[in-house]
Amino acid sequence: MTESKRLHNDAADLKSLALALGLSQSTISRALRAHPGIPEATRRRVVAAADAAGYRPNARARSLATGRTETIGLVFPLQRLQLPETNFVDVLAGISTAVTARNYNLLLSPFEDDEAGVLRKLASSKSVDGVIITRPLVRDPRIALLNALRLPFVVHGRTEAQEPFSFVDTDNDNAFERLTNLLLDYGHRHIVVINGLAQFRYVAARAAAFERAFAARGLAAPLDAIEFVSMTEATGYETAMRRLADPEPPTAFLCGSVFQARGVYRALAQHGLAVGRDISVACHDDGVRGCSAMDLSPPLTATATSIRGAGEEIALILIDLIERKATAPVQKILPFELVLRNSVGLAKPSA
Amino acid sequence: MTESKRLHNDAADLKSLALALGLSQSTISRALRAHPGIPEATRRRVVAAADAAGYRPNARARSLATGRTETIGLVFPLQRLQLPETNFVDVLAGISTAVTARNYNLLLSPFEDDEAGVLRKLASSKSVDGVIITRPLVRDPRIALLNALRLPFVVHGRTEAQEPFSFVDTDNDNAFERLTNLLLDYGHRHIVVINGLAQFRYVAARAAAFERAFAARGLAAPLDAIEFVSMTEATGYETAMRRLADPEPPTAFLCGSVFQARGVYRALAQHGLAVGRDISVACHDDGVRGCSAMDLSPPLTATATSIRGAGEEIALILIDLIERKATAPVQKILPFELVLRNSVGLAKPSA
DNA sequence: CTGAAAGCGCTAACAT
DNA sequence: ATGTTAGCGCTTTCAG
Repeated sequence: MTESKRLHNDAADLKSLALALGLSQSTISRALRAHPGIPEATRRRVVAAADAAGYRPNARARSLATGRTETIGLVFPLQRLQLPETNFVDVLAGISTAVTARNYNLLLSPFEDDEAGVLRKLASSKSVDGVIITRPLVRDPRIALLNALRLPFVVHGRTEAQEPFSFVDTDNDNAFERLTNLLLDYGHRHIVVINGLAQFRYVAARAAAFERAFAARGLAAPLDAIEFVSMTEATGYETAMRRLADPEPPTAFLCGSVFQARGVYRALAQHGLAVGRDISVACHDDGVRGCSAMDLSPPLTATATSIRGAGEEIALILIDLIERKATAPVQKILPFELVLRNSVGLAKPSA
Repeated sequence: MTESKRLHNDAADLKSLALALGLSQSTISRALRAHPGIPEATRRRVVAAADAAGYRPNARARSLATGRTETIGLVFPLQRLQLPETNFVDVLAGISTAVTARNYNLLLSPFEDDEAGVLRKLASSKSVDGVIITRPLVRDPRIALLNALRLPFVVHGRTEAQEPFSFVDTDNDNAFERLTNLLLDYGHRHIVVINGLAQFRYVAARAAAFERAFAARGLAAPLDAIEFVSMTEATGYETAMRRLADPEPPTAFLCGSVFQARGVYRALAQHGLAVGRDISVACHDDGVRGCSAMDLSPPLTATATSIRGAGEEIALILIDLIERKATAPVQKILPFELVLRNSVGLAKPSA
C-alpha cells in the first residue's frame, strides 16, 4: 500500500504528512530540514514517515518560496555540440561532475544566435540561480549584461572587462611563452604559429606571449609568423601545407590545439618530413578525450592542462558564488605542465 | 529608466504591471497569453507595457500553478560523457535541437550509480514533465518504474517489456541481416561478428539477425562467430588480432560500430592484409561526429543511420506525449541505408 | 518546541 | 470584457 502509494506518486506532500502525523506542516518542514529546535525524537518520526511515503519536496514550490532553484544554466551555441572537433564535451563532463557532487541541477541552454536573449530569459524567468558562459571575445558584452541582470555567472576564459567578474581560465599566456621559449632554446627562429580565430581573447593572448618570448631575447618575431585559423585538423593541415610551400619554410610549428597538430603531422608526412628531426612541432593540449598529444607518433611535446578539470572548477565556483560561500569575484588561472616528448629537435641550419 | 529597470530585473511581475496599467492581474495574464475574450486593443496595450518592462513570467510560479515545467530531463551515466568513444554527444545534439525548436528546456541528470533514485527524484520533485532514458537492457526495470511513477518517457532503443512504452530505435535487426546477407552474397561463410556487450537489447538483436541470415539460406552460422565486447577501437583491434591468430582465420569481419572497425583496420594493417581484397570488413555506422565509415581507407561498407536524427525524434515524441498531441505510446524504428564502398570483396577460397 | 498565517508569482474558476 | 478569489506546495515570520 505504501509502496503503491509512493509509486503512484499520490500527493506525498507536506499537508498529507502533517495530517498523518498529527503535526503541522511547518513542523514537518523544519524536521525534514533538520532545523534547530526540533527534538531528535520527532525529527526521526517525521523522517521515517516521509521516507515511507517516498516524500520529496516539490522543487517548484520550494524554489518559489525560497527564491533559489539549485539549478545552474550552461549557455552555449547549439553548434558546439555538432562539430566533431570540440572540447565542449569535456567541459560539460567536468561541469556535470561538479553539479552531481554538489547536488545541483544542470539546465542546458543552447542558442542558435540570440545568446543575449537566452541570458535575459534565464534571468527574468528565474529558472536558474546562475549561469556559465564560454568562449569570451576579446571585449565581451555579455559581462556587462550579466552584471546588470544581477545573475551570478562564471566565464570559461578571460576577457578585457572594466567590471569585475569570475572566471576560470587556462594559463594560455604562460603556456605559449613556455612553448615558444622551448623552440627558441632549440635554435628555432623561423616558427609558424597556428593559432585560433582572432576574436577570442585567449588567441590574442597566445599571440602576444609568442612575441614576448622573442622580445625577451632581443629578437623580433618573424613577420607573418602567426596564422589565425580555426582549430581543426583540416585547417592545421591546410595551413601547414601552405606554409611549407613558402620560399623559406619554417623550421617549427607551434599549434594551439592537438586537432591542428594532427593536421600538421599529416602535412609533414606528405612532405616526407620526419617530425622532431627534419622539423619540430609543439602544441598546447587541453586534455580533450580521444585527442591527446601523447597518442600522435611521434608523441607530441605539449603544455598539458585538464579542460575537464576547468569545467569542474567553473561549476564549483559558480555554486559557491550562488551560496555566498564566495563573495568577491573568483578569478582562477589553472596551471599547465610542459610535457617533453619527441616532436621537438634542434633547428636545422636554414638553407 | 525603463532600460535600467529591465536590466536591474526589478520586480517586473504581473502585480506591478497590473498596477501600472490599471487592470487586474488576471487580465494581464490572459492578455499576455492571447486568451480569447481579450479585446485586441487592450491586448496590445498590455503586451507593449510588458515588453517595455522586460517582463517574463516567473517560470517557477507558472509551473507551480499549471503543473507543467516545459522542461524535459535526460538521464544518463556520468561516465558516458567521459569516454572518448561514445555516440552520446550526437544524441545530445539531436535532443538539443528539438528542445530549442519546441521551446522547451533540457535538464541534464547524470547519475553515478543510482539511476532509479534519480528517476524517482525527478518524478516526485516534479522538476521535469518527462524524461529520456537510453541504452535499455534486454529486460529493463526502468520501464516498469517509470510507468508506475506516471512520468512520461521515451527510451532510446527497444527492450522486451510487457507493458507499452515509447521508443525510438535504429533498425538494428534488419541492418545486421542486410550486412550479413551482403557478406554471404560475396561468398563469405567464415565471418566474425564484433558485437557489443550482451546485456543490451540491440546487441542481442544483431546476433539474432546474423544467425537468421544464415538460416534463411539453409546454412548454419559458424560456432563462436559472435564476439560480445565493448564498442571501442581498442577492443576492435584486440578482438581482430585474436581471431586472426585462429587456426582458420575468418574471411570477413562484421562490426557493430565504426570505432571497432577502426581497430580491425589497424589489426589487418599490422598483418599486412589488404581490406577488401585479402579480407572483408563491413559495419554499422551511426553517423557519430568525427567517426564516419566513409573516412577510413579504404572507405568502409556500412549501414548508415543518423543517431543525431534519432535524438531529435526522441525529444519531439516526448514533447508530443507531454502535450498530449500523442496519446498512445509511439514506437519508431528509424531506417538505415546500405552504403557500398570498397571494404568488401569476394571471399578467398579457404586454405 | 510547535502551530497559524502570510506570501512566493502565477493560473483558473467563478463571479460580475 | 474584466475583476475577485482561491489555490499550486513550500518556507518563514510571528505567536504562543
